[in-house]
Amino acid sequence: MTKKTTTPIPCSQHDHKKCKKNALQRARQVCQKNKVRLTPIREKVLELIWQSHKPLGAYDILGMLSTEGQTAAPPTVYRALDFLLAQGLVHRIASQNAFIGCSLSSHPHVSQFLLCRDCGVAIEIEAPAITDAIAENAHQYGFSIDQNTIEISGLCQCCQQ
Amino acid sequence: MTKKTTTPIPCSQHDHKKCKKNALQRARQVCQKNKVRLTPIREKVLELIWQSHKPLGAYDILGMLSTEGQTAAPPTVYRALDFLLAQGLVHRIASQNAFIGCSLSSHPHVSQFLLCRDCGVAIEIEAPAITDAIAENAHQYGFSIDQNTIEISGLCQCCQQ
DNA sequence: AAATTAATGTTATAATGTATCAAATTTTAC
DNA sequence: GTAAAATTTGATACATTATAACATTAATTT
Repeated sequence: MTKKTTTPIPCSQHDHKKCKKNALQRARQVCQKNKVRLTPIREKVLELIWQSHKPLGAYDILGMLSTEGQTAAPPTVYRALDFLLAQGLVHRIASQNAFIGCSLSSHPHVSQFLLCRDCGVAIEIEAPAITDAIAENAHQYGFSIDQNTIEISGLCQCCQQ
Repeated sequence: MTKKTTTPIPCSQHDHKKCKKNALQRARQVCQKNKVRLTPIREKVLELIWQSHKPLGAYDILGMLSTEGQTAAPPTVYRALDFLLAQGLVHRIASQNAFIGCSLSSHPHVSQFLLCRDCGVAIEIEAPAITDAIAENAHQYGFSIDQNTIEISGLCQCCQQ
């Protein structure tokens, strides 16, 4: 297997302003298509999540919301997150109790995460080989899959040097 | 791919008394080999975890410890869990904030979990096809793996009927 | 415009996990 | 065999993550 980079790795240089803008743009489209409302709070939470490619805790988001003049309580953030999760616009990183913006445009999808322990970046990938191997093994056990939590922790390419 | 059962599925009938006994036996061997102490508290926590194949929360364990006459505080349980995790005798199920006894004898190993949303059972599997697919994809991104969190939620065979 | 539904505000609390320091126990070294 | 060192446990307090419940406001429907 030759080494190749199929998507830009977020810890390397990339135009994050554009990256974020695209994400918000897509969010509007998805919500329009799904006939749900991307309210100011929801959009703001999504924007905060997209400030980086590092998963954010709910209370990190809460803190950012509060320092911006407004006052917010936990349910405000969790409700916005629940909405964004339901629309597939963010994902939960169970191993970190944190949330990350979805960087894949295909909806819905089954994805996996590479989590760098050094820089904290989460790289979302969609690897059919992984999905297929899981489906096949589940089938061997007669297990029917609802949802996958695939979180791979280690060191990203940038942080190995 | 033909359907086969490579290990007994814990939600089906199996001799759990023996299952548990074996686990505790192995734990003693592992600790002896690793030159660490399986103290009464640690063994008791492991035994409680092995009361079933359903992941237990730390506070579930704490409750069970306390009702048995003794009085215990959270650190007691978390310390025992940390120890058992370090020895590879239990695993953490991140998507449930819970802990399950390790049912594989090969140490150390990379395993995956099938989690039934109905009966709650966790089936630990060791699927090279999954591990390999993950390793290969990680390599494509120049990512070096420390640890995997592979949790597959759905319905086990028994609960589909 | 009134009624209905959806979204947000607010307070309180539940659930999960850790820091810290003291006491007891076990192991090591002499 | 005993003192010193290291490990384990006890105990209190607190930090972090998440939800329940109900009131209020805003948006949508009729």
